[in-house]
Amino acid sequence: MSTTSTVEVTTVLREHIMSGQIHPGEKLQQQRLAQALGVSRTPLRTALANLAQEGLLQYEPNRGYTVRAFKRKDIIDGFAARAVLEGLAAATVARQGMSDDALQDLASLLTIGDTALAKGRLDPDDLDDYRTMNVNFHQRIIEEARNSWVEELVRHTQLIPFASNRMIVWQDYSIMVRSHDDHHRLVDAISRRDVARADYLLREHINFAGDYVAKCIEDGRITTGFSKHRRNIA
Amino acid sequence: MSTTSTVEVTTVLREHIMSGQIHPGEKLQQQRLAQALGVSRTPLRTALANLAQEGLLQYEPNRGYTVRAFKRKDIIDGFAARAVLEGLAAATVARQGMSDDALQDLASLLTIGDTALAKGRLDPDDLDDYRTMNVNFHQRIIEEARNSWVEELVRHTQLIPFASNRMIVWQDYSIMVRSHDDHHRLVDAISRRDVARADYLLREHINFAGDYVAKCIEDGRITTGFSKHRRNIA
DNA sequence: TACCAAAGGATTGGATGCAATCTTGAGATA
DNA sequence: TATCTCAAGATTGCATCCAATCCTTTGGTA
Repeated sequence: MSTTSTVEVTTVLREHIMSGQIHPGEKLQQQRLAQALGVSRTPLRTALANLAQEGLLQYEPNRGYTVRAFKRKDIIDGFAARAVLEGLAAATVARQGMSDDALQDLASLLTIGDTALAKGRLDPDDLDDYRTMNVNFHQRIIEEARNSWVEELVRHTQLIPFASNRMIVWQDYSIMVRSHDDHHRLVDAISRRDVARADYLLREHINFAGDYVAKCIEDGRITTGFSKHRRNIA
Repeated sequence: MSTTSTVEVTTVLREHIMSGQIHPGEKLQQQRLAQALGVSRTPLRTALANLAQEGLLQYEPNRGYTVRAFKRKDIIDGFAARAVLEGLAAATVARQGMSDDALQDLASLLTIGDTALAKGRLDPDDLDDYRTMNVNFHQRIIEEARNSWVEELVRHTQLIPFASNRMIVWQDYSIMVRSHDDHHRLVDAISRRDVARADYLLREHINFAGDYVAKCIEDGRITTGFSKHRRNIA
């Protein structure tokens, strides 16, 4: 396993920012951070530059890097962009037709979701399974579309602390059931090569998720780093 | 005007890559490049990291940076992604309603286009005006949507050598007339708050541009750096 | 001939020192 | 008191040096 300390530092820092261990708005001092991470300033500076380019940090020449504080609107807007991009992916897959591999993968992901929801109520033990399934489901469709830009751009929209697929989790059983039903319908639509329905099913699916997250922010169940409470995910 | 040599080097290198002065696939040697640019390897390496993050360079640990060679499909896919994103922007503006400023700006951009096309034939002297107008027109609509992600993601899709709005130019008068007619219809649709038509007018507008560029690549009028001829824009 | 191994040079990655810029705070002035 | 000035400390940016990794080439072996 050959890697460089720059990429390790980049990964670690990204994780710290995404999880909120480093707070939005915080200034990152190179000397201090480098020492804390056990490297010199050189690889750290490269990592900072990378994360700034990813949009997680803000950079001002001669003044250094600060953690970007996403506003509520940034998060909503991210979902809107993701919705049309993933809609494009679904439409593309429907038009091209799915490979057998993809169909099989999606079918087994659907089953995992069905199983997690089978109890008729929300069991916290099943949440991790469901969330992982959800991430993989969306990822699998994007991969199958084989549009490198959609892949890249969607990954980019996921780089928002507390708003990525990996962090967000439904907190209401009935919403999860409906959401997973969307997954079933989506696979059906794609299988039938129904481009239009595949497109709008996935767009609606993600737009609704955006509305839900917006509501959570409103209620204070999620904070973006700027609201007064300064709490993380409830 | 305070800036750092890192950002200057980044800008210069980006320009060199976008314009094809540095060829796709080419390996970038740090020592040599730094000397050529008159800086040390430190700011150069930061610039290289930035450009790699932007997608213009490919990086392999311990092996350095090479200029990314976009394949034909990458370019087509870029237009597909841009189409849905700009469609979202147009739809958003139509839904929100345009500010007076925006309406005025767009109207005067339309006039510039009308003027450039008024001769009834294609005058090379007017091409620059038209191209600039076209870039500003699209940019203005995106700005007016005020969705930071769309802005950012579209900028990203434009970072393809020879395929950005700034480089591409129609070479057929009748196509330009039709394309500019799209602009007129788009402003009309947005003014009437017709979300659906604004959306699909801009999508079609860009998808067609993508088809056109694809055809140009096919004909060898544009090369992506991988085709045998290794020519630039004709 | 084809393949493998090791040594030497070449290239990239990281640490350190110094210069340039910014920030802070004490003192002066209105 | 509020504001401005400027100097000292702090922080970032850049150049250089050394270490780690890669690449090439030469020689050997099956």
